[in-house]
Amino acid sequence: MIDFTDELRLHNLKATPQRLAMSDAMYVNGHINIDALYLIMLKKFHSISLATIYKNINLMLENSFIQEVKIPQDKSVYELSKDIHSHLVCQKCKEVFDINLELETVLSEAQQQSGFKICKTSLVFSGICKKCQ
Amino acid sequence: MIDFTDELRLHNLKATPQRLAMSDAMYVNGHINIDALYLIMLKKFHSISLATIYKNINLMLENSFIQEVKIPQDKSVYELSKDIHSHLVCQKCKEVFDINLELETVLSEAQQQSGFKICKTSLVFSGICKKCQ
DNA sequence: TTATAAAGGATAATCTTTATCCTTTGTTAT
DNA sequence: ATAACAAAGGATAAAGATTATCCTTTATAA
Ligand SMILES: [Mn+2]
Ligand SMILES: [Mn+2]
Ligand SMILES: [Zn+2]
Ligand SMILES: [Zn+2]
Repeated sequence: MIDFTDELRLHNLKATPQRLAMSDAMYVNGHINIDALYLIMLKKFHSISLATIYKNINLMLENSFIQEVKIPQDKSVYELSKDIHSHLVCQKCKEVFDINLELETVLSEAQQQSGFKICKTSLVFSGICKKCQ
Repeated sequence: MIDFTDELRLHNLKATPQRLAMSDAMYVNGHINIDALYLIMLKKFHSISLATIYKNINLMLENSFIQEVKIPQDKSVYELSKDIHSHLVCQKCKEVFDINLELETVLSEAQQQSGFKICKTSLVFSGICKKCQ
């Protein structure tokens, strides 16, 4: 059970017990959606308000402590900020995996073709994971 | 003003005036969200119900007549189904652009690393478009 | 034409997310 | 350690988004 007190403060977020537990849940689960997170939090905080979950998710996003990943035909999941990476989502078990891919070639090709100044890449593959096939 | 009657029927969708207008709106605008689509539809159908928009969007998605594109930190947009492609979204003017990119190298690398059977790729770049910079 | 399943409109119901208000608490400075 | 205070939590209302229901209308095929 890692202590996220300093990490939260680095992102200008008070280190409340609720936020520490949310951080831990994301650390343990990797990628988690609002409903699953709420269920986990209820085990530790019998009377936590769903509003607290939403308020903290939004503040953590604004302060870049966490990132949102939009999943095709499913709910968004959230994860602790880390080095830039891409995602794989299994259509069967719904699990989301990280993957590091070399995208510089594709990115510069996209900038060249379009004239865009690109500052963010969101790449999500959908399929069937190793266990599920 | 293209006639989408046959195209709708090919996807097992009755060609109603409302659906033809929705198809046309997506054809003309390229990528459009629910609210913008509703506003456009209201001009042609003074008393169209928002429920009709939702019901048709969902049926069109189920029958693969249209596709949903999830936009980071923004609402989803919808577009007529066409050849597989990637997207660029301008963070300033919010416009969404199509782009064709060679992703086979990245895709096979992802499959190899992860052991996934990948059947869908969703790639969205965010940045500033040519006009806005 | 006619028959009929499906679609549209109106509206209620059901999520989902945010706002409000008051109490509690984490943090900083004594 | 204590006090001060802005910020956070909980309860709940409000607002927003999406879906369900019910009845009328219509697109399609016989
Ligand atoms: Mn991730
Ligand atoms: Mn497109
Ligand atoms: Zn799986
Ligand atoms: Zn722009």
